[in-house]
Amino acid sequence: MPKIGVKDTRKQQLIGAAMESIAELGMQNTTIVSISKRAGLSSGIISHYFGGKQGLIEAALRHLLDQLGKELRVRMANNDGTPEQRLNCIIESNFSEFQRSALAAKTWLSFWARAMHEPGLKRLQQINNARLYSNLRYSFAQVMAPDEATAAARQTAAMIDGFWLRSALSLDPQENFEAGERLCKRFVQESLAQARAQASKTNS
Amino acid sequence: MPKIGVKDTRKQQLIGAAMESIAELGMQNTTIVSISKRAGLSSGIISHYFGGKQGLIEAALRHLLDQLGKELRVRMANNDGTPEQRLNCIIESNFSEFQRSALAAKTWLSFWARAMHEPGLKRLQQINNARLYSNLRYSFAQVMAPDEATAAARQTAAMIDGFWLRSALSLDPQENFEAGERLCKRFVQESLAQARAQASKTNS
DNA sequence: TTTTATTAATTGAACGTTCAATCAATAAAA
DNA sequence: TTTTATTGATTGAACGTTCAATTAATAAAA
Repeated sequence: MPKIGVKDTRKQQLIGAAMESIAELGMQNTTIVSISKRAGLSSGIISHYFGGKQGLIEAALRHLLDQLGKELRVRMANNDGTPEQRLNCIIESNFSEFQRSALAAKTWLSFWARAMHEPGLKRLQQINNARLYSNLRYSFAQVMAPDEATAAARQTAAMIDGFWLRSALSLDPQENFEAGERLCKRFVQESLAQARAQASKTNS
Repeated sequence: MPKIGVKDTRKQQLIGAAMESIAELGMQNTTIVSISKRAGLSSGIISHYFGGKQGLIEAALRHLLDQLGKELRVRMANNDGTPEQRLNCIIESNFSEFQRSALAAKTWLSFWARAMHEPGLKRLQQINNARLYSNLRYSFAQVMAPDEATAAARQTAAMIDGFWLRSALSLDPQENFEAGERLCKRFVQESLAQARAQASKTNS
C-alpha cells in the first residue's frame, strides 16, 4: 500500500484550495483546474477523492459548518453557563476570526446562493440555520417567557446573518464585522435587560 | 419599418424571463436559451437588446432596485412623516409583496453572491445597501443622539437583510417573511420607546 | 389602391471556447 | 509483484456570441 494518511491530507488540501478559489474567483469561475492548480495537484485528483466537483463543493461547505460548530463548542466549554455568557459565545463563534476571513465570508455567500437550487446544500444550510436559532432560543428562554424568547432568538439570528451579509459585501469587511459583532451583543444585552425589568415588574 | 416601440416591451419581457429563470433554475443553470425560451423569443435577441447575457443580468438587478425605490417612494408619499411612520414604511417596502415573491427573493440572493466578484453588480449592490442604511439613520436621528441613531440604523438594516436572507432560504418563505416584517417593526418600536424614555430622563 | 423600397426586428445555425469527467499511463509504496 | 496514488491529455457536452437570412411593418412611388 502507498503512503498512509495521505488521503485526509489530500482532502484537506483540496478543500482549502476550493475555498481559496471560490473566495478569489467566485463560485461562477471556480473550476476543477483552478482548484487543483491552487492545491498543486492535478485535475483528475478531485474526482478521485470526491467523486466530482460537486462532491468537493459539498465537502467544503461541510467543513465550514464543522468549523462553526467547533468554535461554538470550545467557547461554550469555557464559561459558567449564564444565559448572557452563552449568548455572547454564540455571537463570538459566528464572528470568529476564521468565519470573518475573506475566504470564509465569500465562500459562505456563494454557498447560500447555490443552496437555493441544490437539495444537498440546502439541507446543510437549513440544519445550520436551525442550530443557530435553537441555540439562541434555549438561552433566551431561561430569562424570558416563551413567546419573548422566540422573538428575541429570531431577531438575534437575523441580526447576526444580516451583519454578516452586509459585512461580506461591504468595501471594508473587517471594520463592518467588528461593528456587527458589537451591535449584536448590544442587542442581546438590551433584550436581557428589558426581560429582567419586565420580570421584576410582574413579581411586584 | 417594423413595429415601433417594441423595444421596451421586449426588454421588459426578457428581464421578466431572466428573473423567472434565475428563480427556477438558479443563476448557475440560467442560460441564454433558458431565458429566451421563457420569453418565447429566440436566443439571439438577448445580445441584440442587452449586448450579451451579462448585460441582461445587470439590467434585471437594476430593475429590482428600481422596484424597491419605487415602493419606498409611494409609501413615503402617503404618511405624515413621523420618524416612526417613516421607519415602518422602509420596512414595509423591503418586505413588500413583490420583494418577497419567490421570484424576487431568489433573484436577489443570486445577485448578492455574484456581486462579490463582479464590479458592475457590486456597485449597484452597495448603492442599495447605503440607501437603506441612510434612510433608516435619517429617521432615527430625529429621535436619538447621533451615535444611538447610527447603531439603531445599522441594527435595523442588518435585521431586515437577515430576516430576508433567512426567509429566502427557509422551507416556508411566506411565513418567515411575515414574521420577519413583524419583528423588524417591533425592534424599531422598542428602540424608539427606549430613546424617548432616555430623553425624558435626561430632561428631568 | 397597388406596388416597390426600406428598415427594424427577429431568427437560429454555425463557431469557438470552456469545462467536468474519463481513463490510459506512470510513479511509488508495500 | 501488486496495489494505491497521481497525472494530464483527451473527450464530448454545454454555453455565449455572432451574423447572414428572413420576416413584417411602414413609407414612398406609381
